Amino acid sequence: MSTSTREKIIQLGDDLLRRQGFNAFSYADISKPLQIRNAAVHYHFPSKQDLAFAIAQWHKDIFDRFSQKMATKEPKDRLKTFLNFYHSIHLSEKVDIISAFATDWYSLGPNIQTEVQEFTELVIEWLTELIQEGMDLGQFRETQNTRTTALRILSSIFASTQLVRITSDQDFTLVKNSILKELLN
Amino acid sequence: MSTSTREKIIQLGDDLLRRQGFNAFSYADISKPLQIRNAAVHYHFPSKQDLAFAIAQWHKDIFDRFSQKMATKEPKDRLKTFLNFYHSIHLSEKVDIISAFATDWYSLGPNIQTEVQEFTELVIEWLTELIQEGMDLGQFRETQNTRTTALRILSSIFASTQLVRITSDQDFTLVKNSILKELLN
DNA sequence: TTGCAAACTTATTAGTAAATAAGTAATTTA
DNA sequence: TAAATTACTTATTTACTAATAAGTTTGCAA
Repeated sequence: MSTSTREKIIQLGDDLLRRQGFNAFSYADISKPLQIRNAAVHYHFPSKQDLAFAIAQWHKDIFDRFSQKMATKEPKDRLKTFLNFYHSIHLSEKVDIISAFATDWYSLGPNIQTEVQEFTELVIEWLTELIQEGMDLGQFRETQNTRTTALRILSSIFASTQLVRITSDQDFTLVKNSILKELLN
Repeated sequence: MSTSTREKIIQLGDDLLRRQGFNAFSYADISKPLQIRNAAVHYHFPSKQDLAFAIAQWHKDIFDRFSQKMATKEPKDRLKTFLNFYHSIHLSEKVDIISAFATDWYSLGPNIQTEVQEFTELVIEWLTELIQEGMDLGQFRETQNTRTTALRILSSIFASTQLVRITSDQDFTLVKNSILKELLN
């Protein structure tokens, strides 16, 4: 299965968005590595906003597939997979997609903002349910508000992918282990 | 005491950096509101990197004064003031300065990166000491690793200032209260 | 009062940005 | 096999970017 040009543009765009930020990359940064002309990128995504929208949708799709694949696993393992996923992100000098969009929030059109909001709520709800399930099964320590717990886990790993740029990888590991330790019985 | 043009540029630059990101604002965005010419900004800060460096230094100074003023207060109150400070940030649609710099990390020259690293370490150490002191005084619950606790608090509020752009102000309040509740005896 | 430095302005440049129009080749469809 | 659609290319435009050179005003110091 060969990857289409459209798909390649989305993947490279996502990479640049999360490594440098929405306003820090140009169409040339996409066309050059793919060895196509600038206008070819515009053919697939007339405006940069269109590209951003496609990237947001792409992540929604990926997360859908991820959560379906994880559905059968037990909460503890689901959480570990989730945390490891974010650990791998920052090793490639990127931040997570939600932080990336949040950063450039006021550069984004309303349709993209809505898409990102829906995606974010999806992730928060997924985490909230995961925590509730883990508590019901006695795998996780009881917490008052599961959404708050979910938010704090999300916040921690999101910020960590950014903070390790400044401090060190070791700090990310500290945080990750602390989340697990605090939650697990 | 009237504010100098140099100071005004730094303050407006800081505002733009944290609201839109380093690559999303231009010298025109600074010169226009201040009703000066573009070149006047270049007079004070020849390059955009010079401006970013000045903003980093400015925050270091502010934090120095903040921590000196807080030195006499007890840990619990110091923490509350700290959290409220960050709560006020996101109400003005900005993110904290460390997250802002982290986002545009690869657009920054090495001298700025060093400055930001020093500033970040300063804040982490300040928080770590605060937690240790609070534990010693019996005001805070005992935790294994004070640096980890500091990192998690920092991560939570940093990410929250970004996340609330996407979700809601209510989510920030949830996180803030959760931090206090978790730590306080 | 003269001179000189600080704090600007006007004017310009070289480079890059997103975006679009018009043309072309290859593939698909009717 | 003719026509239309897809996936591009070349060429160009408009607008903005950071940055600099050269000139001007203003206030202070010798």
